[in-house]
Amino acid sequence: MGSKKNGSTRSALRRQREKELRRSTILTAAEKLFAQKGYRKTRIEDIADIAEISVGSVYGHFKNKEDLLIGVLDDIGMYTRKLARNAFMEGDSILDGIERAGIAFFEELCLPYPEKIRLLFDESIGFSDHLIDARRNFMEKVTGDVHNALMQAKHGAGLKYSSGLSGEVIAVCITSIYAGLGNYYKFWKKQPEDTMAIGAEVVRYIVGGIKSLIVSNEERL
Amino acid sequence: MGSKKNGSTRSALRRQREKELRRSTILTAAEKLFAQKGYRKTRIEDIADIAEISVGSVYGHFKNKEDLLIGVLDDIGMYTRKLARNAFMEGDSILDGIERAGIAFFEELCLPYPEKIRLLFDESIGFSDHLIDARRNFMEKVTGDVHNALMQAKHGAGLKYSSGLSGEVIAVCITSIYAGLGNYYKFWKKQPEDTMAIGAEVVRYIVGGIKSLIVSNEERL
Amino acid sequence: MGSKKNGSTRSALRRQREKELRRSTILTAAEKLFAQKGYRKTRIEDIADIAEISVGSVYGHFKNKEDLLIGVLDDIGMYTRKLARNAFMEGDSILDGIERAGIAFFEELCLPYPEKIRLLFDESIGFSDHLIDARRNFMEKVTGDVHNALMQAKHGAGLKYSSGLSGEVIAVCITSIYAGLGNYYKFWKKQPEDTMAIGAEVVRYIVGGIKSLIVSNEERL
Amino acid sequence: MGSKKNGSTRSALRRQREKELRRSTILTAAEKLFAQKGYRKTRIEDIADIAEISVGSVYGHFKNKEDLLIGVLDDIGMYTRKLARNAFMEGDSILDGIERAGIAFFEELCLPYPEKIRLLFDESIGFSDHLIDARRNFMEKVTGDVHNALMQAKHGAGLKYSSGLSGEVIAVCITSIYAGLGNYYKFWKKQPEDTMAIGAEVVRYIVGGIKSLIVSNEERL
DNA sequence: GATGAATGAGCGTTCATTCAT
DNA sequence: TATGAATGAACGCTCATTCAT
Repeated sequence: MGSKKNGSTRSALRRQREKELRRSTILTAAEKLFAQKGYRKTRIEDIADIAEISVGSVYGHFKNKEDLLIGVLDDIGMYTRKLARNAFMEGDSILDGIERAGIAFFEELCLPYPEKIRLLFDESIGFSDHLIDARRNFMEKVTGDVHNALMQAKHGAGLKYSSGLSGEVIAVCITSIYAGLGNYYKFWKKQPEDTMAIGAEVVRYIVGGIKSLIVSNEERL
Repeated sequence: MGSKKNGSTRSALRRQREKELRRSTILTAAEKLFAQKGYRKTRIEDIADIAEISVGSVYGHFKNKEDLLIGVLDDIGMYTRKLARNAFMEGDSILDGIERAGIAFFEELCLPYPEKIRLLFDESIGFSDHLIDARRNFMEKVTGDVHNALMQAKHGAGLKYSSGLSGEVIAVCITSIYAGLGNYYKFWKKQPEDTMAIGAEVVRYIVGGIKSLIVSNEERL
Repeated sequence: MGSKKNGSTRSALRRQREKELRRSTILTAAEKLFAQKGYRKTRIEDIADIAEISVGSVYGHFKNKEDLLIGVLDDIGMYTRKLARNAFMEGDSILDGIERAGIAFFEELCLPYPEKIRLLFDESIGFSDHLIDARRNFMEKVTGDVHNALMQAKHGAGLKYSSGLSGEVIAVCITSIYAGLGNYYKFWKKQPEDTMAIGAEVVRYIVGGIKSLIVSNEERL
Repeated sequence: MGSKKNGSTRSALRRQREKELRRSTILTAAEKLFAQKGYRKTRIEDIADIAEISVGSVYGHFKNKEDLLIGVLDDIGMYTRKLARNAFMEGDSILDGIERAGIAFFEELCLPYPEKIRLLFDESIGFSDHLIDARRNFMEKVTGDVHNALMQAKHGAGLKYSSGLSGEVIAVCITSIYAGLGNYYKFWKKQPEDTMAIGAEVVRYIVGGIKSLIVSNEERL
């Protein structure tokens, strides 16, 4: 336990921290460019430039370009789920929670960073199994999130799917709608007040769809 | 009206016909490959091979690769709208028509050619204004289709949007859901009976969402 | 058999001829550079420069860099065997023919183009099976050449190997010695008269070795 | 002669020993990989991994990659010469000694470590003067070894070259043949008994060649 | 001296587009 | 108009070497 050992432990920790930081800097740069120009048009050199490191360094942290995309997708997916979960927890009822989650998703992701959403869906076509796995993984987790949200006996209101497939269908519909929103948002170029109204309408649509596929145990949601 | 002129008119017509045929052959080949391997991974040479013409010939019919994609999108869009329109016309009521349109869309496009749908949405990111226009054009027409379907006083049932944005929102939600279905369908790998059940659930979701955004003039849809 | 058909046949022939010519130009450039700088240090761009074509064109004629090396090796191998065969045919006896072949090989290949020899042996290590096959193919043919030369009952002098392996051993020894000569020639930097003397000594060595492994049917070679 | 000085001398010695050991560990790792994958395909990182040190440390012991190759060649050369010398010493006559040396070389080097031989010849093309010097140095020493072996009046049997160049020619032929054997051995894939027979044939070939270039003072070798 | 992350020049290969025939 | 060989810019990835710790 001499100062030497402490020192090396400390420097190892610092190294570790710096490595994590570097990795996250690269991911941020990649996310920005992938969203801006699309995966295929983004060059590793550009990512390195923005991250203010060398091309070789990128490859010290990520196996290859696709690995970078997977990292970006994982990050976005994690952030997205956390956002929705937090909003959901604040709801008074299940459907109120879902509404809040939808609104949060729309206002805190689709509006400020529409491209992030697109990345989760558009850019992962035609790639390796790893990438498909990353995407499937995200979808399964979201499906699980939605399922848990609907099924938990929160505030005494239990729900039931109208069929065994409804959970998946609802999850896919919700994510697809938001993906679509992310895609089209740039075409709308609406005034801010319209944007908010669109968000509200979309959430109503989503909740309306959900209601069609679930039945309340107590006939009251 | 000498034989000469007649002859040249005829041959001009024949040439015209052949040119159209050639163009359509190229488009079919491009559509197949774009759907199969994605736009960026498809090489002009491959398209030429399948169309059984030369690379140079492709450029005789289309300005560049992107122009080919626009042509493909236009074709798919036209086919899609026709499919939905025909199904819709057979419905007894507006919502019944929408349901039929959705089912037709799912069963006649998403199931047999899931990749075509993807093309309409996934592959058009990060391109020129022309391509964005093609896509916007498709979306606007679909929006119009949905609007017309809902608004027409067919069988005496007039509907009203709950807001001025509902038409667009509904159109975006529907197309997005089907795009999402196209994307994820391959991950499901379900049994055929499940597939059909999924289609039915999705349509219920869609119709449920629509109901949330419209009000009947006569309180009966 | 109109002029048109003749024309297209002719132009097809010309195209064919030009293509062959182009291929051979590329091979010549590649051979020069591979010999000069070694396979790995030679860049496709340099080959294209010397051949006065574009980089892409190289890939129109050869699948990849290794394919180019295989082509070069095949050419050199073919030339080498022809050279030795012709010299051998002029000999009065088998061993005289072998001596002539050795001298021709040394004077017409090792001296003017020592690097060509090296290419056959040195640069093919650590590559794909295709390349190894090309090399094995060359060795087997040379083994066959030597075998045929020794075994043919030319001028009534039949020979017999002292063992079933002698044919291969002799072929490997001869090719190895010449490969070694090619390798070391640049270190010698001898006067021309020495060079010739070295060639003669080497041939004596080779023939002496062969004599040790064969027995004459008539005790006279 | 205080304990301090002794101590520092001892520790200096220990450090010296450790340094040599480290250097030799690196060389062993490099030799293994160079032989296995070829010089150019071997990465410094791989060598460091096998030697269980860091990349930077390799550069503490060797100026650069080529310097490593030179070190490896020197080691192999030294080992090879020692091997041949020891075997030669056990012979009853000069040519018997040469035969023994050849057999030892074949059985103790070519068979167990064919790649080492290749390194001496194949991988040193297209490099700096230092490398060429290392190789020339090896060749000159082997030439000297052969010369000494043939010329020494061992057991009363003096020999004479048939020309002033014979010594070099013989040395080059012998080393070339063994280099060739190393190269081709993997293509033969013979049974062990064939392998031994090949070794014996090759030695006969070598000795036969030598006999052609030397004359006995007493007409008896 | 030892470490190992960072560097960046370098290269093989692809493919949309052009153009001589 | 059709052809298909030629073009060359573009980019992903490697790895010998350096250097701050």
